[in-house]
Amino acid sequence: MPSLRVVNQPPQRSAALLDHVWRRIRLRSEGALAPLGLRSRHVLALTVLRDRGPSEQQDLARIIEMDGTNVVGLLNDLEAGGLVERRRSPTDRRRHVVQITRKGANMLAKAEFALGAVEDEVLCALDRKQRETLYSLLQQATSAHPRTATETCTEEPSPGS
Amino acid sequence: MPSLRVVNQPPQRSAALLDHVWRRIRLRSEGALAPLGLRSRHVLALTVLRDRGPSEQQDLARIIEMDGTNVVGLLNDLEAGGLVERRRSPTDRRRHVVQITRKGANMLAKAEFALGAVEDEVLCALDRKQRETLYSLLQQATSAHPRTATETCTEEPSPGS
DNA sequence: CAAATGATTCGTTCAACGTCAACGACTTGC
DNA sequence: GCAAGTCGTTGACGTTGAACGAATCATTTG
Repeated sequence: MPSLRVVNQPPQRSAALLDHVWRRIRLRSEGALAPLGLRSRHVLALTVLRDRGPSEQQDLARIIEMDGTNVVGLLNDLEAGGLVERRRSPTDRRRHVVQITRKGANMLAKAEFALGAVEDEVLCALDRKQRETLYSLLQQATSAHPRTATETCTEEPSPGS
Repeated sequence: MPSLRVVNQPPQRSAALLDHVWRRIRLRSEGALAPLGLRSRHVLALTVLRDRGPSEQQDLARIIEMDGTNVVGLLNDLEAGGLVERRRSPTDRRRHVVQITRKGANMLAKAEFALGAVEDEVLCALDRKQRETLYSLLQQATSAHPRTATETCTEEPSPGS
């Protein structure tokens, strides 16, 4: 029963390891980002806005899975610094379309540079190629956002063929 | 100058993506672990104790980079549930050696099983092989712990030879 | 014996986050 | 055009996690 040979490996999950790495990064990144006047969630929001392009505010809230009211404050911070722009949607003037500004993109680049030292410290056991692999895996995982908040992932990740 | 050809890619860092994935996992994992009476940090501690074997309490605190006083409460929870054992170190009776119990290992397995559904939801864009790659990368990153809290990583990740 | 160390407990402080309630701007359905 | 619903915004409130300091006890070390 417990031995399905090769197929059945111990179900070790990445969640705990991810939590572990995240803790180590977070402790350091707060300090690294402080000189820029940013927090981790600011960088997260800027990253999403850079990678996805202009997004409606509630889409952004759904993607980063943050409460709408908190997104307001988050965007207030970013907009006060001129890092993002809020415009009204042309199709529905109730909505806001959020867009990263050139200044925001520059700031994000600075933040990523600052985070480089953090990653060098935390991910020191990984060589350059492994870090690129990690980045692309995370990129792929985060880029597949459910269209609705409750939608389960129906895409078959190509194991069939 | 700004173009070093192939070598110089935009310095996109994994930190923000890691933050992103972590948020999505955390929101769901708390709910998934609640029936077991566990929190994320409990699973983290159990994972470290399983992978490293019996560890001194301050080593554990250093590894998960958590304040010593908070580790006390964390271990109190785990010990109250019979998931870990605190014994006095034979060489220095001030120290505690923490060890995961059989019950703790079983509980950790249950927790990992419960987290499987969470990962299926969050990491749905990754196929099985990619998830294994992610796991091994995180494993490798977290297994290389600095011996002291301030020690920088001096190991060359095998690019040299 | 005196000093230092590890674990523990307690209390304080702070940031992040969720929730609820209310409001103005706007859209939609009737 | 009016009523109802939606989106963004603001504010207040409570919860949680976690860092920090101080005090205590047991133990080791000088």
